[in-house]
Amino acid sequence: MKEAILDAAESRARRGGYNGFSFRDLAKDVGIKSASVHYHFPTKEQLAEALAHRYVDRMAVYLGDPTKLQPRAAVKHLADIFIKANEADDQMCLCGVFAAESGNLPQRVLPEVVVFFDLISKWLNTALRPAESAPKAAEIIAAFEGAMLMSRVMRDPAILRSVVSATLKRING
Amino acid sequence: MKEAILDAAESRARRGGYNGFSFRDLAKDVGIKSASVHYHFPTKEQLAEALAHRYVDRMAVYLGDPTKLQPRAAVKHLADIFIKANEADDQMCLCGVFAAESGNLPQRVLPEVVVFFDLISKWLNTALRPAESAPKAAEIIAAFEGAMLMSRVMRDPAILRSVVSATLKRING
DNA sequence: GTCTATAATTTGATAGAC
DNA sequence: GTCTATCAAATTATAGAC
Repeated sequence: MKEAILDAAESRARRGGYNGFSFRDLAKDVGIKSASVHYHFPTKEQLAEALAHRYVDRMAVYLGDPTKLQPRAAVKHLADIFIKANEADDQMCLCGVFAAESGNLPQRVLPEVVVFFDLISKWLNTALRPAESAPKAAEIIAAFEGAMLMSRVMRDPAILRSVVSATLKRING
Repeated sequence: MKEAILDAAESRARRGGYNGFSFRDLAKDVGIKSASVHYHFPTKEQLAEALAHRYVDRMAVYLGDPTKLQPRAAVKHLADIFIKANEADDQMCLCGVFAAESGNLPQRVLPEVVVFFDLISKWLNTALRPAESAPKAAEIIAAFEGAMLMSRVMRDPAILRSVVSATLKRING
């Protein structure tokens, strides 16, 4: 049930942000009452913290060992998970949404978001084996985050795909 | 006073999103009561609509005639306004934030956000005089939006500057 | 235009029964 | 673990005086 609540929260947060869902929304989604949601997550801040933490963990598992991928394959691997969520469910990256709302996010959530971007940045920089000509990891991640934003609001999946494709062309190997 | 309310709303929205501020917040910011804010903007939806609309208008004026700028100068011109807001006040692009929250935005606001991205896209594509090798406008805008997101949350203005710099290097002329 | 006062609803959260 | 019941606070919004 704890996982089901997080699933519902993630789905809603990735569409409408942290302030875009309530305990009652989640309760309805999973078929219990809001008081029962509080049993699993006493406060909304704790829920969001757990949400971001799980997101980071899942991403770390998905990414895997960066030394086992060629640069282009690594960028493609990262892009694929974003494309999938974007096209299947109109979802942004959870931490991208939280970053957009960062000025109004509870204290304990923000550090998790920072950890997320640190994780991907280091993973990508390892995979890219930083060369003179290679784009920096942050540039690639920024392009993907912005592209998810735009693809969804413009209702045009081609934007994200186009950004991914253009990024891949810039990678050697 | 109407403008002062919009100023306060924009400042708050660009930091914490649409659901991140209340009429009482704005009232305190401008030194009146929340009931008086409702006199100027009957509903929050109308306020947000006016906010996005003003943002689009201001951007159109700022951008000016795209045929009078060389491609690189145009991209730099667009980037400058984002860099300024990002570094001076930790602000995202208003429409970038709204796009991130799009799943929870009132109906009449979303179209304004779409208009914003259409406006910049067309302006940029005109300025770039689309060549075989030129990046598409959407790719550049996406990179900037994502970079603002990351710069702020990572507390590192260098990210946005680095993305802008890398983007400029890809432009001919 | 701004105020006081207040309505109506939503929200995060708690107490206690089962 | 989940429920009913409820609370306190916040939020959007309105009515009517000045």
